[in-house]
Amino acid sequence: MQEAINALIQSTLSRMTDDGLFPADVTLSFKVERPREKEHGDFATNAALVNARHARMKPRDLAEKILAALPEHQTLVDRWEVAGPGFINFFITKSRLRGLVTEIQDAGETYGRSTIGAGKRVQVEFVSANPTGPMHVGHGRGAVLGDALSSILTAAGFEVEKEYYINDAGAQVKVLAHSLLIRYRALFGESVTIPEGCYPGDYVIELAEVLKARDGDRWLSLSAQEMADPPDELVEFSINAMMDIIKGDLKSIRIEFDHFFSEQTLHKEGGIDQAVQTLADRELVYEGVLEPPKGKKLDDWEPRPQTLFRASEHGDQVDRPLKKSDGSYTYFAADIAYHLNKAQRGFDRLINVWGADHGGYVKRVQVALEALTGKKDLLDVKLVQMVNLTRGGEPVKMSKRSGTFVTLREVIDEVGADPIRFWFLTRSAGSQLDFDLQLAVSKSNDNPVFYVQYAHARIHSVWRQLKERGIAKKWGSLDFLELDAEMDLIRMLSQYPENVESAALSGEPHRVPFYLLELAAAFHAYYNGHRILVDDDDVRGARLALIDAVRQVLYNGLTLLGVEPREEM
RNA sequence: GCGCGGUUAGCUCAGUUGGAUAGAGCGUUGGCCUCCGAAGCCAAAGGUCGCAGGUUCGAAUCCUGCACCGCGCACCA
Repeated sequence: MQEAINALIQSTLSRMTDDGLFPADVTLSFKVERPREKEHGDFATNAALVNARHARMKPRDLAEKILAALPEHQTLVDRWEVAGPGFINFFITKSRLRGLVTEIQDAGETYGRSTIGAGKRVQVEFVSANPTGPMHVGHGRGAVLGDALSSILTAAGFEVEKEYYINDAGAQVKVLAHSLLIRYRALFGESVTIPEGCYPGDYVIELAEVLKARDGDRWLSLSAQEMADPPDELVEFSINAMMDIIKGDLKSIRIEFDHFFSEQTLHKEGGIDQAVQTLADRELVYEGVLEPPKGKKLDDWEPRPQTLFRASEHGDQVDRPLKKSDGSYTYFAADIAYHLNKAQRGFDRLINVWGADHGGYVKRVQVALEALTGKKDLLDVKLVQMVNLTRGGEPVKMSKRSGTFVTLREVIDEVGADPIRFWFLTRSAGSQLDFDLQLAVSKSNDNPVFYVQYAHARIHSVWRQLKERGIAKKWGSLDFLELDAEMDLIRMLSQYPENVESAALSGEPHRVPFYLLELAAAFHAYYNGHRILVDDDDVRGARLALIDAVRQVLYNGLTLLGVEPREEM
């Protein structure tokens, strides 16, 4: 509908240009949008406002002229008018609106999908939590966001690959293996103390149990020295066992990845050497000493000669180290290599979902990637702000299981995946998020996921009612949809594809849950005000078709978000 | 000190990329079940869109400055 009106105005304007109303050399811009106020029609254009100066007329006068020049279009537009400072409002015919119900029913699960992505390849990297502990709630937000964004992009016609980057190279994974070995000894009855720097969480015991079950007492003879610097086999084991836990956490919140990428492979296969060499070839690498940051107190600062990347020449604040003073690569060097690797895999676009605490990292990676590939804006980073977890308003911080933050698993066990997913997605990534455990399980309007699921369940309840009464579930002629409330509901339905599309293009999944809340509200209002199962076969048949279309859109939207479209509450 | 994010109703948050009288939920007040699920609906009250300038037909939205809150700021990951 929107496209049709767009085309209508476009052709009218160009005809007016031919008639000499506008100078031939100016391009006439305008927008067709949905007015906020219902009284302003289904669509409105600002064509007269924007182009008034080209015609050297007052906006309203130009609007009248455009209106007069618009062709008859009675199947689509019922009436149009000039309003306000010079808007032209369009009112869609009832018959066109009714037709949408059938369109939705015919499209089924494909309603809301589009081809706007044109098959472009997008990689979304998210979670990428270190394999040294279970996922905590903060990871969960990024996880849900990345997952929903991927689904939305897919629905919009992009070809999406979801990837998890495993930081499995560095000292931290040795520490994990060390921690595991200590718990391992404890399993054999030894009394142990957990050394400073090791991971204290209870999950390490789970890992140790897996090792014991596999290898028995095989590792008991390791010396303290060997435990602190465990053999590769044990480090590998620790990482894999930890990743199994993380994958389990992800699964419990309905997330699966297409690909896991190991940082180790970059070290082993020379990817980092290559990336750094490429930068060096472009004369962006030098040996130097960084200045201490201003305004931040650093007691133990000492100048150190390092291999540096000239990030500051490309808009970063300072140059960034590629190698530590002992000559080994920094995490940053590996990350450059990783992103170069992504670029070489031929993606048209890269999206990273990162926690806000990594915000200071964005620029340097973008700068490095641009230096390596020559492509600007290849990498888009979505920063997800912090999650404040509360229970009944009181802050919840500690977890026995992880030793630090509350784990995602604990929260899922307590409230379930649906409330978490929906709640996390109903906030824009840029704002901090409060999540209350008590609220998440409440079955009321406080808890938006129930509100939407309830609307969906209510429709299924009508189906059940049909069965009970022995009435056939048959759609009737839509001509019997007459009420304003019914037209309003159809208008809501018509907006679903636009919302998916704009969520995809803007990278803002929260638009979809907000839309679903509005649709659910429109449905609840209709349902409360009007009976579906009336005696009149015609009216009943039409209304059944209407709510079936509503059901379909609720189903599609919830599924898109990874939230279960429940048929009963 | 610098960078990023935020500031909209008592609270939690949207605001269609610059449009018309700024919205929703909760909370408050008052209504609606002999009838398909009241886990719902209807109505009312509630606003200096952090502050001050600027850009233009038009600003919560864009620009500049300021204030406050969060995150980050040399070898960690």
